Amino acid sequence: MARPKSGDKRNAILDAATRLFAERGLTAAPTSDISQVAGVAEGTLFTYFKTKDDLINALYREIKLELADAMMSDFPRKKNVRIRLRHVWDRYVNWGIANAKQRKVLAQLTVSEVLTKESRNAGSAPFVEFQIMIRDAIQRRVFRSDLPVELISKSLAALVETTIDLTVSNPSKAKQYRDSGFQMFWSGVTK
Amino acid sequence: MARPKSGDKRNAILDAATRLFAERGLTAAPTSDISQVAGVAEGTLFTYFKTKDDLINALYREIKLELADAMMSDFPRKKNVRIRLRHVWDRYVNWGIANAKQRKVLAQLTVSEVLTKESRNAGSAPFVEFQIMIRDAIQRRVFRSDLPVELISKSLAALVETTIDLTVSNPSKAKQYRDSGFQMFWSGVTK
DNA sequence: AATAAATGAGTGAGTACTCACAATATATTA
DNA sequence: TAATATATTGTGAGTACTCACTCATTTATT
Repeated sequence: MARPKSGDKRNAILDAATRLFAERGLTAAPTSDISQVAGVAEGTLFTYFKTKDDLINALYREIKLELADAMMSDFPRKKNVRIRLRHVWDRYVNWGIANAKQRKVLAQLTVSEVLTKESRNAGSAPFVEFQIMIRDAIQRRVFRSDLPVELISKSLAALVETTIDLTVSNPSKAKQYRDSGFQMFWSGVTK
Repeated sequence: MARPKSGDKRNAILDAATRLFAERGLTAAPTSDISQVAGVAEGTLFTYFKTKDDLINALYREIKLELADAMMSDFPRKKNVRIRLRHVWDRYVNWGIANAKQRKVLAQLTVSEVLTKESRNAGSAPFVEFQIMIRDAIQRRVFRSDLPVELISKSLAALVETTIDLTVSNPSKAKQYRDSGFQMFWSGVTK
C-alpha cells in the first residue's frame, strides 16, 4: 500500500453527508455538494465509497453504531431491570436530543429503498445486549407474561422516539416528557 | 368551463403514484412512469398537478384523510373512553394492514423535505375529534394526571404503528399483537 | 522507483417540465 | 335539434438541466 486512505477524509465525507441529508434529503444532496462540504474532490468520494448508495449504507451503519454505543456505555449490568431499562431510556433520549441531524437522517434511511438487507441486519447487531435484557426480564417475570418480546423492544424504541420528538419541539418540558414517557412505558409493560 | 377535468384521471394518477412511490421511493419514481401506469400522457399529469412536489403534497393529504375516515367512521361517541379508544385502535390497525402501500408512502412522505407546512397542518386537521377525545378523557380523570396530552396521542400512534409493523411481518400473531398492544397502551396511560 | 490516493473537467443517462397541436366537452346560435 | 364557436383538456416529442460516476493526470507515501 503506497499511500494509505485517510480515516479523517472518510469521516469528513460521512459528516458532510449527514449534514446535507438532514438539510435537504437523500436525493437532493448531490455527491458534488457532499464532497465540497467535506473538503475533498468529488472523485475522492468515490475512492472511499464505490457508489452513493454505498455511502448511504455505510452512513446508516455508522449512526446505528453510535446510537448503540451511547445507549450501552456504562450499562449497569448488576442493577435490577427497572434501573437498566431507565439507563437505556435516558441514554437514548440524550443521544436523540444531542444528535438531531443524525436522528433525522436515520429516519430517512430507515424508510428508504436503498438500504440493503445486510445493512439492516448489521444495524441491529449492536443492540443484541439490549434484546437479551428484555428476554431476561420476561423470564424473571417482571413483565406481563402475555406480551411478545418484539412488541416490548419495539415499543420502547417507539416511545423514546416520541419522547424525543416532543422534547425537541418543546424543550422546556424536557424532564416531564422524559419521566412521563418512561413511566408510561414501565406501567404498560409490567404487571 | 369548456371541458371539465376528470376526477377519475386525478385518482388514477394518485393511485399510480402511490404504487410507484411505495415500490421505488419518491425520487426513483419518475413522472413519466407515473403517468404511464395511470394510463395518461405525461403532460396530463401536469394539468392535474402543477409540479411533482404538488402531486406529492396532494397525495399526503389524501392518504391522511383516508386514514382519518377509516379511524372515525362509526365512531361510538356515546360509549366510554376505553371503548372509543379501542375503536380507534382497531380501525387504525385494520387500515394499516389493508393499506400497506399507502402506509409505506406516508412514512416516506412524513420524513421528506418536500412537504409544506400547510400540508402538514392540513394532514392533522381530520384528527381533531380524536384529540378532543383525549383531552376529554384527561378531564374525566380516566388517564393518569401527570401525562401530557401530546404524549398520549403521539404514543397511541407510535404503538399502533409498531403493532402494524409486527403484524405485517408475522400475520399469524395478528390477534395477539393487536390485543397486547392495546393492553400495553391502556395500562400505560390509565392509573 | 513503485504504488496508490487525490483531483476535477468531462460524459452520458435520466428527468421534470413545456408547448404546438389534436381531441372533446360545453355554450351559443339558428 | 343541429350546427357552430369556444374554451379547456389530452398528447408526447422535445428541451434544458442535473447528477452519479469516470479517467487522464498529478501528488503523496512507502
